[in-house]
Amino acid sequence: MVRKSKGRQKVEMVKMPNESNLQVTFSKRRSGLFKKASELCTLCGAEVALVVFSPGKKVLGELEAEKKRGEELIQMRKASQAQCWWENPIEELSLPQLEQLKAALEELKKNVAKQAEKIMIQNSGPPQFLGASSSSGGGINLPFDLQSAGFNPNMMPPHGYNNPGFGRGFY
Amino acid sequence: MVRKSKGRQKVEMVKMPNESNLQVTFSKRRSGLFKKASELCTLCGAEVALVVFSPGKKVLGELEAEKKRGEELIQMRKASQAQCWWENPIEELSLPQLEQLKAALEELKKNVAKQAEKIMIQNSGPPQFLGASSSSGGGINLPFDLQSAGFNPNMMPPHGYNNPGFGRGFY
DNA sequence: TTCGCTATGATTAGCAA
DNA sequence: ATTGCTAATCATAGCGA
Repeated sequence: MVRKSKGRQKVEMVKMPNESNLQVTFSKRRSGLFKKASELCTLCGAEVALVVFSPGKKVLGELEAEKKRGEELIQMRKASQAQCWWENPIEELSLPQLEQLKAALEELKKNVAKQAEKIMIQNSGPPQFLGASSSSGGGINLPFDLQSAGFNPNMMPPHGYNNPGFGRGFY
Repeated sequence: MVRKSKGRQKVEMVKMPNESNLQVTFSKRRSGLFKKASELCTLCGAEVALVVFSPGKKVLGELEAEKKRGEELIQMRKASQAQCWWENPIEELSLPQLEQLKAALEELKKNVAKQAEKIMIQNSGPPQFLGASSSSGGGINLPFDLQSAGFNPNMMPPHGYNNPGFGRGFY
């Protein structure tokens, strides 16, 4: 009778050189690992969280999505920075940028002057009751301003809080 | 020669009844699990995250802190809710609460009237240039209002983004 | 890729210290 | 709580399909 297999052989604890062997071993050992984790849960009532990512170059869906998202955000940040070039120090602006900025400032000056003129005209007209419309517009949920009525609500500032929530079991 | 041990015996996959056995088994199997996870990393280049919580009633430091924090927040929410009783439906308020609310509303009415009077007095006085102070106060970083100057900055809304960052290795 | 097989290496239950 | 021992069970490398 011919020996079909030499049976399990010892393996050196280094990264496996053979790629296809590595894939098979990964698959088998991963399931073994999850089984062990599950058993630890059941036998001992421990709480275990386990995440395993495939070794291949082809990252898992979720991770890939995360990375993509990260790159998107970097792009967005760059774009928004490019659109806000005028926030940079004056010395770093190019000549066309400086010219554009100068034109914008002149336009702004005109607008400010116009607005001032408008307000002066309003003030010289017949007096109106502005208090009601301007002050009652502040609250949304409350029809009245409790602070000004002597209350001290002392509201809690919003406080971020995340519960990671490791459930019993393994993932 | 006397047998010192019956050797390894099969165990049922249910929670171990004997507490001290359970502790020993937990300790041994946990180290085994970590070893397996480590080996999966080394052999296959996989990325593994592993967290194990002790089964005992005495929770680990971090978890305990989290729970404490959670309870604190609940307390705080309760307290703030108690301080905002006037936000509850009218039918749910007690008599003293209703009386306090009535007094507060009367006080508020007086304040509103006073404020209206004040504004009317201002408007009837000598005209002042209010445009500069009111319109230039809008920006903090920008000394001028680019929107009104014809620019379209199109700023990105702030967008929360968390990178969990699973590192290579096991924990 | 995943499956079953089998011989063998690795893990661990039960004790004792 | 952790360590060492022993014998038995369990996990899996290597192979073939």
